[in-house]
Amino acid sequence: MVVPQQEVDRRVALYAQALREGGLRSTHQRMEVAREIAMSDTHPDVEAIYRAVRQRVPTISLDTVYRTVGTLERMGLVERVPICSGATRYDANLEHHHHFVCTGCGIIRDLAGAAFEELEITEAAAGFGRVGQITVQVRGLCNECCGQEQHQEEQHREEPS
Amino acid sequence: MVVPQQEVDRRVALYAQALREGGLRSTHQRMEVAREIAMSDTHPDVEAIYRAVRQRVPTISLDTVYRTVGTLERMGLVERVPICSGATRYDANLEHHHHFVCTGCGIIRDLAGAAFEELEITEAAAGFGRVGQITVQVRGLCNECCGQEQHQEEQHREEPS
DNA sequence: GTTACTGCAAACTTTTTGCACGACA
DNA sequence: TGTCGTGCAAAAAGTTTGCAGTAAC
Repeated sequence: MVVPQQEVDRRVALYAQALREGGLRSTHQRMEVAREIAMSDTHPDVEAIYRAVRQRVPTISLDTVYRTVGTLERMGLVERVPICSGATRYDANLEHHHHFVCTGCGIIRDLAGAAFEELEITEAAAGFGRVGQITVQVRGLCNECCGQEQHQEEQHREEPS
Repeated sequence: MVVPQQEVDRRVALYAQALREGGLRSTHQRMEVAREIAMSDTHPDVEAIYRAVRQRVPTISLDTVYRTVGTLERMGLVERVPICSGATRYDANLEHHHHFVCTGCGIIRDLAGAAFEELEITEAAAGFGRVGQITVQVRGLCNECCGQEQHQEEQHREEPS
């Protein structure tokens, strides 16, 4: 939740405009779901968006959230995060960037990505087809999980099995 | 299915050995599932593995395939492919490599990946935690889908709506 | 006033789990 | 022969869809 308020407002205004231009209605529910994704930098899944939005719109249903993220995705206003499995997670950051994925807790952080062109890879890919976007996924253990791991090791030394 | 027979045999032998060393039994079903993943370079999902193995072991059940790929994954013998959504897909190629993902048909091809070190990204990631593997995902339209797109455009010119 | 959108419920897909029988070591 | 693995079935998790009432334009 550290996306600057100004950026959140900019994104929400963009969503409203895009919906209007697409001949769709900018309903209360749609705008709250859109705002929730725009506010978050933790790449929430549909369930997390649902829980958060329900604080403000208690009557919203899970399928409306599904339909709304589907609509936003189809309009190119949010993107899916390419991860291994589990629930689909969404990203409102449309600037070209990369991801740090924690293999422990699954948290995904954005890596502000400069344009990336590893020629060797791009050339190899060109053999398979027309190259679009190139994203880098860095897998590793986040600082929190590293801390927990050390903690457990210390406990292990104190009471060995 | 263009993995060289020699490489397939090497992988299957490795799986059998790893199972034995892990105190697990190398059953008929497990070996056939393992062989199927080893043979394929199209990153099959569980359903595809099931269909293929059933040709040879008609009595195998889908949940055995799930359990087997789970076992192989836990032992580090196969890996999940990091994609956006849909069914989980598996990869027997443990060499460090990258992926070309077609946004049209979803086919995933391996990019024989030289060691990749984009310092800028690695440094940014180091702030989030301990960096493990770095993979690049190239999204684009594969040659087949490019061809179909052109074909459709030509038809459009012939009979415009 | 239309028409699209929402909420409910039910279906569908993918994956996991409990249990009894069968097969591996 | 003992124990692990398999097949069956049912359940769980994630997602989609049909329908009738509701709200946006």
